[in-house]
Amino acid sequence: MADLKDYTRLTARDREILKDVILTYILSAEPVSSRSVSKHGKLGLSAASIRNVMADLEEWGYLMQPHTSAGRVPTAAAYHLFIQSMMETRTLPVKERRYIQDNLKVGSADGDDLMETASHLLSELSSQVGIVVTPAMGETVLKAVDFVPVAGRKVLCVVVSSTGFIDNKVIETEEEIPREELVRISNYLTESFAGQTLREIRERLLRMMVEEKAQMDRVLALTIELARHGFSVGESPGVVVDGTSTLLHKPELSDVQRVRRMFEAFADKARLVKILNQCLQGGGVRVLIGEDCELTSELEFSVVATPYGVGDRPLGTLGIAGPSRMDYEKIIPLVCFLGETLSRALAETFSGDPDRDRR
Amino acid sequence: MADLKDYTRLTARDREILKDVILTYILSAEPVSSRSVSKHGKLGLSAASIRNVMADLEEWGYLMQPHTSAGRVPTAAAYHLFIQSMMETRTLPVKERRYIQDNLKVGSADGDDLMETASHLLSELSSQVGIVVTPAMGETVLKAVDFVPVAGRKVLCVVVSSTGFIDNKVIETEEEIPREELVRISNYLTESFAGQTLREIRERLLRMMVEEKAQMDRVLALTIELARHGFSVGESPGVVVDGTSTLLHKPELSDVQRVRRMFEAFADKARLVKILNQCLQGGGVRVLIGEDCELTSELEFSVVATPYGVGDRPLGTLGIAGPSRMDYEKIIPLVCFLGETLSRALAETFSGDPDRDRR
DNA sequence: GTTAGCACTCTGGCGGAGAGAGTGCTAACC
DNA sequence: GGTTAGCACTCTCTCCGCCAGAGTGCTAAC
Repeated sequence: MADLKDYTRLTARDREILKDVILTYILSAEPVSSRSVSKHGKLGLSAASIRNVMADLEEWGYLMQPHTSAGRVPTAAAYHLFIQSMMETRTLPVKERRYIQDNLKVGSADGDDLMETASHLLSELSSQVGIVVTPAMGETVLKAVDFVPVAGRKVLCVVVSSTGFIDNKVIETEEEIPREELVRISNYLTESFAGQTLREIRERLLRMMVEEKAQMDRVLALTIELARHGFSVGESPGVVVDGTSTLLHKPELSDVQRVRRMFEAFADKARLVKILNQCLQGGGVRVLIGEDCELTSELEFSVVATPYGVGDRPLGTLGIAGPSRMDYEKIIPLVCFLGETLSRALAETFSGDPDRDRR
Repeated sequence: MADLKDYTRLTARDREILKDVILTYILSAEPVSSRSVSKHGKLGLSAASIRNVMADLEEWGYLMQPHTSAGRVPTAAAYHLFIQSMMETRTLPVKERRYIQDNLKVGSADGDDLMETASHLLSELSSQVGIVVTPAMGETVLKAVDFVPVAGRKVLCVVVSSTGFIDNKVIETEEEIPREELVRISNYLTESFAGQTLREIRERLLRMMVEEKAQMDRVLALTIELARHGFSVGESPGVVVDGTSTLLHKPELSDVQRVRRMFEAFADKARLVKILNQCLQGGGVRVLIGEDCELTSELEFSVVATPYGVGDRPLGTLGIAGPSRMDYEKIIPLVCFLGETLSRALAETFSGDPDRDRR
């Protein structure tokens, strides 16, 4: 394959034909012939002329043939070009916007519910695999903490973040602590630490322990013990994957071998996080296609992802993954809108949000 | 196919040969020939003699041929017979017992963690799909309840069951309730209702509301409002499925069509619950093979399941599912042991359990 | 610059041949 | 009478050649 031709040097006709090939291929999943472009395209050229152009486009790296005498298939470069400068960025239909907003209502949902709903919406509306990278709990901002005695020395610790994430954790204390004392400790910790991230809190506690070691009374020692355990939650972000079974309907995955590699890829959460988080910087929707990264090229896959967060504080990424042949014109606005909606939902969750309608 | 021959009328040799066919088939996934039985079996008969017996076994409904001139494959009836009276019920190797016990330790895990771990263990140790039907929250026994103010009129309600299940729920109250009052209400509800199932509590609250409607003061009204919302949790049981991707390695699922039907079946949680709960009554391990039920016969599948619970109170079922050709000798003890271990873990969770070692 | 025409190439389906596996039956053997 | 060797038969699977169909590339004419 020759070097990629600078796309600005493509003539209007070249672009028109390339676009047609891409759109047709996205629909049909089969190599596109010159004849079909000639028939169905708008520029009334014969198949032979189209062929000339298509041969050029192949030479320039935008198309390829599975074999001689087959039609042509877009390359990753073609998709990139398409997305960057040929696509009509339709906005998402009102119906789908509504649907998303109705489902991502804050209501009585906690953060994890929202994550799952978002992942499911992504998958459902794109017919691809939906992926949401959830925030590492340690990076979330504390809203409230609460300790509940459950049995003997066991205490349930509930940590609530301002974005609606709730973490439960059972800890076992040195001695049995009476209920009233736990209440006092809960109040104290909530009042002192609300508004800071769990990581910051952990660090502050550590410093406190060192500095005040000498003059710590029993209650303070207890408090610190509880807090240390309670706040030591998930360093690493989680991943919510939904709709892997949509893959089984795609014609490009008709042999079990590929399906298997695919499923294995989606099971490797750590790797998914890494890839999705490439999209964290910069904001806006990013698209990885084929050769852009190790995983996607191995599997001939694409990833469309965008960060979400509260204010200018990024919390995670969400997006979809699937065979490179996907309806970018629809999916990009979808991912974009979902990112915005989820961000808004998280911001509202426990902000008091007085203007929300009563149910 | 003739009627199933009463299995007690099979001669020792018939049984020996049938057993050999089953064991070989479980290993190889390929129709078993008379020759291989003759060679590898212990009773030193020629292939021709074996053939005679195998023809009988086919006539009686224990074997079948995919086509003439293929070897033979066990039927569901054969598996049943095998399980019922030919299998050596090995106990689970100590190593695996240990592994299960180590992973199902109560420690700081809550009920849902245990469910997930159990499902994963089932899948991992059997190389089949692991399934756990979790208790409907309404059927669990209350250990403690706690309300935490999070923002404005929003209150987080935490319900803890004695078996370690924790349910979080955000509710929006009519008016803002001060923290101290929430604490008092939490204490009151925990003291009055601990030890009863959530369903019972809901019913009692309803009665209280009707009876005392007239003379209810503000606090009691608040309490009841909170309790009603807080205790109105999941009527229906959930399902935790793990290891569906192991299916992709099975030779019987080499075409995507079947894989798809399979995945669709495992996605239909309601149906799974229904099937698994057929195993609820009676206790002990139950095995459904092929024609035993609609789903398994459609997919040529088997289900090995057992109930778990605390005391004589069943809480749910757990088990594995996979192609009928599976290593029952190993899987049945596995499911059995996991049921026992999970039951024990749930019983210990918040019982105070003073004899457990410190971590 | 465009296009009709044609030779060329590659795929996919179909059918026949042949090997291989396994059976069922029969006749001989112990 | 049970057991087994031998053999014919059947069915699958694979390989191969053939052919139609689809699509291309090239050339020559418009």
